[in-house]
Amino acid sequence: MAQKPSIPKGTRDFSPVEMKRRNYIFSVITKVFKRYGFEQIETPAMENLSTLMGKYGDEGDRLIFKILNSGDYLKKVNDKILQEKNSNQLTKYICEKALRYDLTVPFARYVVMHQNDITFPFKRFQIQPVWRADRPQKGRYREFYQCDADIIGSDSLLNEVDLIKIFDDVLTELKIPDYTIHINNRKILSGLAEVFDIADKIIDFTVAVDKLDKVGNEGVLKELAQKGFTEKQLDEIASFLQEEPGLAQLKNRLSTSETGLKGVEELEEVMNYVTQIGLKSAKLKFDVTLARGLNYYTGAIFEVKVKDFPSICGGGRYDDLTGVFGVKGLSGVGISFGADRIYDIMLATNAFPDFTQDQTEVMFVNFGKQETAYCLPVLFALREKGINAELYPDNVKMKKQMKFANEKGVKYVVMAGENEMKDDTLTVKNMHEGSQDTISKNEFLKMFN
RNA sequence: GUGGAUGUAGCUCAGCUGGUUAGAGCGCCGGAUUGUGGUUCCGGAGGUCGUCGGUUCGAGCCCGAUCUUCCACCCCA
Repeated sequence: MAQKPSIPKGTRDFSPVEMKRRNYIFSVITKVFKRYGFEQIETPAMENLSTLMGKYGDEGDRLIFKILNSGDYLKKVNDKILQEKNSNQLTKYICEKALRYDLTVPFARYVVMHQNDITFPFKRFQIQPVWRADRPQKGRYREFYQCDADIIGSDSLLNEVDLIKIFDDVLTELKIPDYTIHINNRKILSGLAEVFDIADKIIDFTVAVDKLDKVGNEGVLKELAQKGFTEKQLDEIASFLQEEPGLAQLKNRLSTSETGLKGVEELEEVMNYVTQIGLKSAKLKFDVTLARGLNYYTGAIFEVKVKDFPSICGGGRYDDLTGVFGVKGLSGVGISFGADRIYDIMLATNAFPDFTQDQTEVMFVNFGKQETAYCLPVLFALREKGINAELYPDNVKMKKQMKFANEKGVKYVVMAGENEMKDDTLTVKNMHEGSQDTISKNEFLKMFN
């Protein structure tokens, strides 16, 4: 019984045109990463579930794709747990592996496992798919590629500067229109939490503030009120939101917080460097409301936004990512490009170049055995010259062969039948112009010097 | 995970208050043109109406479940 095939929700096939465009994005990113001294690694699609759990918050845990154990996976589970039908409890017993959720945590695991082979500071890049059991929407997939660059084992703020310049270089070359790099520092947010006396509720605070541009001041205050913030705290936060503080005002407000001032100082240093170097097309904007969900960030945080699209890049500094795996005191900072969302923007704005050079440039029409023997040396001579060329594999109607060439975007169609063989020539048709000429094999080959 | 919309030919969509054989444009295939594509003309194929079940004399249309895609929330690249 034939069944209609399908693919899982939120996943996609990539056809030849799409692959050309995707590879173009990857190649630009790869080139720039290398230019800044990053080296590539890959890690397995699956990690031990225990490596991933608890690193992304409760919400993140829910979105991890778990892999069912092979074999009789229920055998080892004790009856009591089975009876309870508690899925969260049960997964521990029936899933020991999971698909990677991002590239940063696997990288931390990699660093710990290979610490003796790595010379620090270690700059690695990684371009691989990640999987999230999210509900798909436009620009939101369950399988998508991240392109990460991280520096681990260096506190220097010069790394932040490099990463900002990488955003600028890549997104300029990809012709992403009108994007802004938002930058903040987690220490500033911690400082504010100290000043507002809400240090224990910093996550609630940052999550709410992050939505400011979406829900406005009232929305943020409403959410905070629901989370149990006191009147006094709400009043202070309200007055803070009113003034849309720049760095100078922030310094005042944070004067009692050592951490907060450190954050401002770091941010100023990074921004001063960037101003000195200059940016090609990026706009760099300090944004106190930028929080980002991932709770392991401790210093700078970045996010690249394009109007009317979901964010295309993210990143930040984490002081102790490897700590949970037993290696303390390694600070890292990294960024991530969301290739699929970049793709969507480039498609919507016609930013892709032509990929005609990837196409077959010359196609030989197949007229039969003898004619094939006559054409083959020329075909392979072309390939030796690096020209993409092919011979139509079957001796079918010319119309069909021409149509094939036309649809594939072939530039030259070569015809060699009885007459050409007799005169030792080739008839070459330029498909773009519709013109054709009969010339010698040598003359033809010279066209490609 | 919560709430809402959606699904008819390969694609974009028509399809009356439920009533014979479900339509169009584009695409595809064939012919006009057995050595010439893209234009033109003529002809043709292609549909379990997402899937399963229910109501009805009768369901593409009504009801339920399920899946897909999309939107909002959550979260994020």
